[in-house]
Amino acid sequence: MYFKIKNEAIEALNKAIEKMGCEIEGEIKMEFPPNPELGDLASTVSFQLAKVLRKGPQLIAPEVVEAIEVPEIFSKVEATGPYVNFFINHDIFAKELLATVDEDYGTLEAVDEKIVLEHTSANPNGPLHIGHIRNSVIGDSLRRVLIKAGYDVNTQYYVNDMGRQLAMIVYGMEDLGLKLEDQPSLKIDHKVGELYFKVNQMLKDDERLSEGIDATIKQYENAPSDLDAVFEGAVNNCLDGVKETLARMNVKHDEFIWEGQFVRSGLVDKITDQLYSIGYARYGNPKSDAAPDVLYLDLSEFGIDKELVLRRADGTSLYSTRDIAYHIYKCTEAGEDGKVVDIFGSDHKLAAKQVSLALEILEVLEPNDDKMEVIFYEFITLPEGSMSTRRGVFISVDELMDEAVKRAKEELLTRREDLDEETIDKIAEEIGIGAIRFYIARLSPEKHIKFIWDEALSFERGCASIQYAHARSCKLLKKAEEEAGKDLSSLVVEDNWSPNENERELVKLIAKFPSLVQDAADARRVHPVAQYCQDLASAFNRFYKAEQVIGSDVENARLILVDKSRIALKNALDLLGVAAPEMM
RNA sequence: GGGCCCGUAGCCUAGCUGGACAGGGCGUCGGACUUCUAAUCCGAAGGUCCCGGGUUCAAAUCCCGGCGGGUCCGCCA
Repeated sequence: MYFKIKNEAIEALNKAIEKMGCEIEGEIKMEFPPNPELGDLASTVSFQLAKVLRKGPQLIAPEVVEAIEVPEIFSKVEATGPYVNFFINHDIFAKELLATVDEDYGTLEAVDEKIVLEHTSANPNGPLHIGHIRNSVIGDSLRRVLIKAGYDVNTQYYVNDMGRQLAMIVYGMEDLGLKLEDQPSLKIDHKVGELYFKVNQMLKDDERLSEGIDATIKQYENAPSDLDAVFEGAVNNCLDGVKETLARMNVKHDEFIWEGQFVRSGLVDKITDQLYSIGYARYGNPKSDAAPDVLYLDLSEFGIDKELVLRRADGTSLYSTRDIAYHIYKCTEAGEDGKVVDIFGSDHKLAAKQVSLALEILEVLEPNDDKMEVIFYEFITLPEGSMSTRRGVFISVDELMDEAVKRAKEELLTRREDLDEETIDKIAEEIGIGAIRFYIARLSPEKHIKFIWDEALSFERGCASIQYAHARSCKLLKKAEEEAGKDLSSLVVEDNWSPNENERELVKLIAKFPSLVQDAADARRVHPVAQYCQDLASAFNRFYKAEQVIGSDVENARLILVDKSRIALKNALDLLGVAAPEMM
């Protein structure tokens, strides 16, 4: 609906410009005026025309208004300074808009473009901690936004089964006598993390152990061997725990791709050979001639002076080598018109650049290709410093969720003495998890986050107030059905309904939702969705407080408005992976 | 040392492809519960948009130079 009126405004502007005998370059853009007194849509064509007509935009705006034929959906068009402001005819607009909102509201037309989205991909050497979860929240929210915007999205978790970390865990179990079942935690991924921590401690005391780890890596890479099952078991153990955590956070992946497969399939050998024969990869040792030869990639002609080592002296591959192979795999999966989108911590910036350059050299990507997109986010750190699985310093996502749900339950118990334990627990879970997802999703990814418990788990005015607005709408609708005997599906807006200020604002926000989906998907940014949720909830609460619904003389119109608000709220929260409870 | 990111009221933050008085939220202060749930609403105070130059009719936004914080520059991932 918003797209429709926007297009009508643009069309009217184009005709007016033509009538004035002018032409402008590019498309006309519409924006939202800062307050309702200035209308509902604004155009900045005057600025564009100013160059052509060579006079001030504030002189041009009235001329445009003079020439324009006002479409029916608008009540008037006015010039304010250099702006051309469109005022919506709310009587017509509100009715038309509400008629377009169904349960699926906001879903855009399917686009013929596949997106392979990789996110989280934490090493299976311990539980997910609150640093990892930023990746998951951004990635999963983006997945939801892209699907809503009509893309065919395939979401992948890249499993680092071949890394040194994993080899350390396997070595610890096979050669150092450590056992998972001896670890104190209850959850399996936590046990893996504890074992990993111990191996690190032992390694610190006796550096000679690293030879054994090297041998373990080599043996696994030269599979098959007896060790394969141990590796797989260790990875799966950890992954089971991680998957449990992700499921509780409402994070979904379509596939788990093990990096080992790219070594086994020969793809890693193939690309290192190619890079060597093309000439960018060479044998030698960039550090010192005396050191043993490695295979390294020289990217100096692309302005990167740091060599990228592709193979260790013992011939084994590195994370980067396998990651190049994985990206080729993803590019193939995405197909010709598809995109590969990665969510990485900003510490991966150089690595990502190196991968994309390697892909250019291999002619998988064109120079400056936009097929591969990387979304970087800055770290979440603790007040005392950064987290580390290796040092055993981190707050796990499991702890965070438990604490969030516990706090939500305490709050709920003071409000709802009437509900049974099971219902309370269910709602507390939805509020607690929602608080975490919202806390992370609302910030733009390039902002550092210093983790403070009370900030992360604030229920006042945070996500809970949005969920509360949704619960209110449900309660009200239920009451209308049960006590007033209303059938929501067959309501018709009263002829005499002319939306007041509160109703207009609510209608306008509901109308914006599809364009929000479009913008968020285009920009690959999810935090505007969080702001939208808050704005919508706020508009709903204001309306709810000020206007009587049941029993008013425009009861049907208001019930419909409540119902459509409910849908918009629910669908917007869903983009963030936040549940919309029907009672709180 | 070099690259990249961030710096907006006491606190968190949006805006950053230049344009209408810099939007929200927390906290503070003052109001509103016999009404469809007050996890709500109404109102108020609070800003050198880090600093200094420059470009422009117009700069939080672009350019240059500083300052402060983060991060990368591993035969780790």
